[in-house]
Amino acid sequence: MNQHTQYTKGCSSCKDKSEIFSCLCQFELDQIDEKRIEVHFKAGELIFKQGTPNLHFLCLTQGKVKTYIEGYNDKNLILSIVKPVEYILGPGIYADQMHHFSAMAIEDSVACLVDLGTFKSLIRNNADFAEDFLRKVSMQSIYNYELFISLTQKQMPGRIADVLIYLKDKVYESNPFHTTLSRQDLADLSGMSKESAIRILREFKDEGIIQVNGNDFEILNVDSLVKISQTG
Amino acid sequence: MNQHTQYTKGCSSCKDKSEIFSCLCQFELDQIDEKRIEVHFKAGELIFKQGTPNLHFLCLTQGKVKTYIEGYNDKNLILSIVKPVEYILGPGIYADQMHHFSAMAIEDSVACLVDLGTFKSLIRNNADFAEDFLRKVSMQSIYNYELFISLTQKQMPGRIADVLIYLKDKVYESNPFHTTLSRQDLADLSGMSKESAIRILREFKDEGIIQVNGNDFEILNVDSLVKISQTG
DNA sequence: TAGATATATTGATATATGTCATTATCTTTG
DNA sequence: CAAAGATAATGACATATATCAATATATCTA
Repeated sequence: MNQHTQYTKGCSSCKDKSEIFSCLCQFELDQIDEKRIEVHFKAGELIFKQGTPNLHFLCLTQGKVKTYIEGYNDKNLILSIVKPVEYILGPGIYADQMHHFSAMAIEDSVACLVDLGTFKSLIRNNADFAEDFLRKVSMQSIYNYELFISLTQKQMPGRIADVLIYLKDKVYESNPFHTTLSRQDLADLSGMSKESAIRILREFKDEGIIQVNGNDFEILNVDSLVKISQTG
Repeated sequence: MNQHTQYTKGCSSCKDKSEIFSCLCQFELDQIDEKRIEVHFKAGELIFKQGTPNLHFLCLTQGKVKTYIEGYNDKNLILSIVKPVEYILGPGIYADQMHHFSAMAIEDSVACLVDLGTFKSLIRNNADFAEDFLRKVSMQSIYNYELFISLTQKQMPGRIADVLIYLKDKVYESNPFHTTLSRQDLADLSGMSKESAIRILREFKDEGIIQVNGNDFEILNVDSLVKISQTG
């Protein structure tokens, strides 16, 4: 069986794991199931690229994905790290049908591609689903505002602190955590050069705030990190 | 008559000026009209403040308003300049019912405050309106991505160029344009200190790219400004 | 396993940008 | 109109951050 079109369970099983389908009835889930393609991505593989047509609504069921804006001079800005079960849905869907950021697997991942028409018709016909979606978009928007402040008003230690807290609380949800993100990725999350990111990590390490060993991180002094985040 | 509760025409007249009500029928417009309070703000007056409860959906019918995030150390980041007829609607509505940015009139302005319940029920019951709203939120989101890149990857000349182009094309829609924004506001739009903003403006002036006289701006060489915007 | 390639680390240096102090200009107000 | 207050402009200086170059370490591959 071709691994790129390998079908597993249905959307019902994802419903148990994720809240994003909670307000869909069995009929609606079947609708999605019907037009669904399951795709496997290896770590490092591009899932979709900024500037290309946005034809699917994408749902991540396994692995982790970074979404990032490709800016100038080959510099990227990572917007978020997505984990299962969460959808990856850009603003292009309701605007110009284009991708406005790129998505890349940072671990071996599995995603379901669903026809956009199905998604849009669900939004139109199920007010609960639409409201849930608006809630999700809103949360994302609030997070973006925090990101704005972090990136434009904090200096490097504050930004790295924010990234470490984000990884601990939102991405890996554990304290000693292992990441597959490179140092360049950490820099792209905090809007600085990789050399600067490395330097700040070393400072935190020297001050006993964190423990770093390759890609294994442990935050030893959370309070201190929160303080650094707040004082910029 | 108290100027703070002075009622004029109905929403129908706004419908003619703005696309945001285009998919509402007369009955729905009447629904809004019924729960609508028209408020006048003088230039410089705060319309709502970040951190306070978000209880209304606000529609600007006259004047201009800046929306801005209040960050650390009394530094603000201006998100957008809103002009009539456009609504000002934060993500708090579908999240925590809080304002996540502040809004201040930068010209004498008139805004309609509408009950949020009415707005939400329109979203639930009129799929076209919901889709239109999603379109609007999406456009905002796309603009935010551009803002991210401008603020985090461009240096000062590129950021000031972006602001000038934004004011010319999106806010005042004319080339010699007069603004009521202060130099501090221009700095808050481009994420830098007001001294730096002033310096860059002077450089542009010395290079013959713009003409500045107090708050009167004219972009003499648009191509040059676009180039500066793109090269960072 | 060795060589090759990518990634991480460190130091030296250049530069973009913020801060502070001072003066100039505009705006308000009694 | 003059005084006072706000806003704008400029220069000198400090510093955060990027860049470049060199080395170290890890990872892949033949």
